[in-house]
Amino acid sequence: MTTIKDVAARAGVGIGTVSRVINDHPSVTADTRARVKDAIATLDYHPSRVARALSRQRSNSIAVVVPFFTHTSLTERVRGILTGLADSPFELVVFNVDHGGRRRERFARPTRRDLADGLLIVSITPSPEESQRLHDSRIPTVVIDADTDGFPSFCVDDVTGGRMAAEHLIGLGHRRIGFIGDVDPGFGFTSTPQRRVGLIQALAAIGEELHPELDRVGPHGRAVARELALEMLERPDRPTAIFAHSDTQAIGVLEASAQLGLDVPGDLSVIGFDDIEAAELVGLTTVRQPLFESGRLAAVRLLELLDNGAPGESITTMLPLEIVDRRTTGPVAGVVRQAHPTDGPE
Amino acid sequence: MTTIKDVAARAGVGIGTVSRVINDHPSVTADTRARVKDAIATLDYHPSRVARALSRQRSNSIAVVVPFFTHTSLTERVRGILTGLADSPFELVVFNVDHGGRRRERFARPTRRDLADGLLIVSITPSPEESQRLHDSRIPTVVIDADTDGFPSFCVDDVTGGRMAAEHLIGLGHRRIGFIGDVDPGFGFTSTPQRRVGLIQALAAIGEELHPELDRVGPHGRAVARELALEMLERPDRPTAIFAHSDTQAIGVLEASAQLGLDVPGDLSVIGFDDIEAAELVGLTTVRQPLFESGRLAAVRLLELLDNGAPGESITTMLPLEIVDRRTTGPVAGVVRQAHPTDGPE
DNA sequence: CTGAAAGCGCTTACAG
DNA sequence: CTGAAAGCGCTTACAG
Repeated sequence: MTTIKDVAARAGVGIGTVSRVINDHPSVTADTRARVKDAIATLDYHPSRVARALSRQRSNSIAVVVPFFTHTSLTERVRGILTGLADSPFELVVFNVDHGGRRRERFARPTRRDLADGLLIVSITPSPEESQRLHDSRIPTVVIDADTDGFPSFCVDDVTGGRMAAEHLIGLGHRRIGFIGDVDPGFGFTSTPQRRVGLIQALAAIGEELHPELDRVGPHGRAVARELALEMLERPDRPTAIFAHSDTQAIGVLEASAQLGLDVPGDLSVIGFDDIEAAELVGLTTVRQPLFESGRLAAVRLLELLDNGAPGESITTMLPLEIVDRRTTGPVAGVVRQAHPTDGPE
Repeated sequence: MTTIKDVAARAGVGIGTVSRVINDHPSVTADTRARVKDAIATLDYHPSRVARALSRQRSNSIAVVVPFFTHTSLTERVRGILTGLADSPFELVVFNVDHGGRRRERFARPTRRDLADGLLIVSITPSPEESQRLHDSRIPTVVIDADTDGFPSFCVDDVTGGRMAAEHLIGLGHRRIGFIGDVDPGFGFTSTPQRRVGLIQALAAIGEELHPELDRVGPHGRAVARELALEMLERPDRPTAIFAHSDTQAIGVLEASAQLGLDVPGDLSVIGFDDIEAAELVGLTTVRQPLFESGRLAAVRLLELLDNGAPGESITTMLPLEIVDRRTTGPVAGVVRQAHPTDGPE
């Protein structure tokens, strides 16, 4: 392992000088600089990152805290983060928090200033104590997809998203709409309740409501969603449309429909959320949110904070939502689609 | 930032003693140990990882080098890695190598002993020089999904995989089989050529061959595969079956068929490779390889190497391949499926 | 059992 | 411009 000493010896200078040329410090003669660079090249020297980190009190790495296993959509966000960091000198270390039970130590490790210079938190809402700890640590932090006071964040308005999905369905004449959501595994996920609120608002606007028997939640996943949908669709008074909390769950609903011999969108309309790749593959109508962009923007923002050394204003950036109308939603059976959906019936 | 000094002062001991209780060194009185632990608790002290790393010459982190953007399947592998590392003290830092052009510096950074104690290389075949450099660095390394002499690795036999796909098709009576593969973006991917060899072997066994006009490659991705398939399927002498190098590409083929109004599997059989989640969603027949397991096993193996301090025997572990027979393959048109496919025709 | 000291490999005032 | 030295926060022989 060649160190700065070896280089200094070979170039016939002090280690301070070597350090200066490594760090492009201006006050070095062109001549000595050349000699040192030569030594570096022939010895194939690379400075130790940890020694540098200890000395500078900065590690040049940023940590991402992510419940990596829960949703496919998280991967897209991480991809975005990696892209945002691509041209920076920062490494990305990933802290996988795979279940709510690890709560206690969740922010203990990455919060250490020396492990990471900055923190990216994905989809997890810190508890008040955790939030306090994060603030106390003074480590620049950016939050993605979670509602957290006190940190810059990149989110989506889930209430609006829920309303958009509902209005799309209502515009097609649907009145009896089912909802299939997530159960929070302990991360403080808030999207399910919020999207439900949006749905209820939209329903209320036309004098309808979300019937309890059509409002079901379960652990996130395709299989569970399928079971939930099966129960809902086997009822004599089954819904004419289902809004699923995620594309993954919507696909479970599609499977349930197929199993029951229901035609989509003839007998049942289905709308999801996210627009993951699979949504396009199966032609799923969905509410698109910028997954990749959320990661990229957050990374870029964090880089700025790290640059200024600023604590980061607590600004929540709302990312745009968009209906992607594909093949799983259509007019309710027996109803002619309104020319102007907003006119509403009666 | 509270350091070991603060703790020592508060407990009224030397920093050496604090270090000993942190590291569970036996030679500390129960009494002093208690005092120190107390101080640690009240000060909420956490040792600096970088100081420890510098002192111990070990960082407790492992690096994964991965072309993160190319294939969906990579994500599954990273998930497996994270799982394999879950109960270890190691952090995972990801080195994203998104294009072949970054070749030069690809292994320069992670190869630094001080940045990572061990290395996981996913799907990239190092050049001879890179391989040499890796060896010289003496950093324990495990390779996933790449053919690299000199390192333990977890792979799949792509020739066999190609043959399995082909034999599945041949068993259904197909003779005129097309192939759609990847073009290596500079990472040294070898799976396309190898799977093609398997296909050719199986074809040869029945006196057939892979016709050049049915042998197409392009950059990995659904859209490209669709174009390639379109050209192939618009020929008057179109194939009755297509073997795609990956599920993603197979799905592109499916799209091309739909576009042309071809019934699958009535007019065309399609088989993919990998068994990513989307494969199940669209009912794609495919050759399944253990993506998640490859990552998990490699991580566990690396942990063992790190434990022994051993350089790691250069053993290649071949993971099992399996045909997952779903809905996109069927008997060739006009041919009755054989009761015993292996009997073969004539 | 425990403290003082050296050392890990850098960076950065401080002199000169 | 450049060298010697202190310091970053730990670990670990070495004495005692």
